[in-house]
Amino acid sequence: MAKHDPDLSQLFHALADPTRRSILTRLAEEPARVTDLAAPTGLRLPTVMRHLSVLEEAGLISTSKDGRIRTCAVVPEALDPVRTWLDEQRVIWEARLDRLDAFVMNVMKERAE
Amino acid sequence: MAKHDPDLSQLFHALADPTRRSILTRLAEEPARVTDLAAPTGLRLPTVMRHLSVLEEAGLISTSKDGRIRTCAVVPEALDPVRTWLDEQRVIWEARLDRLDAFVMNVMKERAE
DNA sequence: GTGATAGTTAGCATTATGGCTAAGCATGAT
DNA sequence: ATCATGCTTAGCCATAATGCTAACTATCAC
Repeated sequence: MAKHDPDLSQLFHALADPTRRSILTRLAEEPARVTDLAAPTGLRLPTVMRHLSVLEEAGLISTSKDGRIRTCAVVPEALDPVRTWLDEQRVIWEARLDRLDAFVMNVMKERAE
Repeated sequence: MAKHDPDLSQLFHALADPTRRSILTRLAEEPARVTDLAAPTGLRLPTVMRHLSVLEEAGLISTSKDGRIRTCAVVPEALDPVRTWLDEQRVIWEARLDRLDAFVMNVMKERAE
């Protein structure tokens, strides 16, 4: 009931931080270097590095180093498990709504009798 | 780029815990009492209570007390901001893909000349 | 009223998170 | 060779998160 989607926890956790979400949004526009990502956050480099590694470990971004410059880019399909989970939730919920509907209809029918 | 959606952080954080997700999934089937929610988790009541208040503060569930029994139920529209954020990300990403596409097409056209 | 049941509150221990500084290590430019 | 740049590592601090136990309150059933 918990163990079989460890990455979902990791994903949600990575997304739970506004700084990380803003980095993601920025990277969705175009790949960027670590320093450029750090600038708008007002945070120090090591702090941003940590955010980046959280994002990378969650699979949300990929990075590569060329010379002394590390370039980061989003991994768009990384959000798929999140979407899938949300959709599953919706399906279950709607099934429940349907049952509720049926229940209400039943009650109304009984009342009418 | 961070302050104006505090609930998004709260939502993602609430969803980042497997126990809380399993509670949500269970509640999506049908409303339940605190004790019934606690049972399958193997956790103590106070611990589960804390998870429930995290979920409630994030707006993901609502609870009400009747006599000594507290009943919890999901709030389905609570996930909407999450969906919206995901969709926005996808839009930005796709715009970027389109630009990349245009770029590639351009290069190919130039080569052909 | 006694006792079981359902939840709540208080407080504690452990670990994780998010920020920092200081110092280190490559690489690129001169 | 020297220096600036860009990233990295190590280590510290404060706070928040997750679990627990123990004790307490409020209801319901007899």
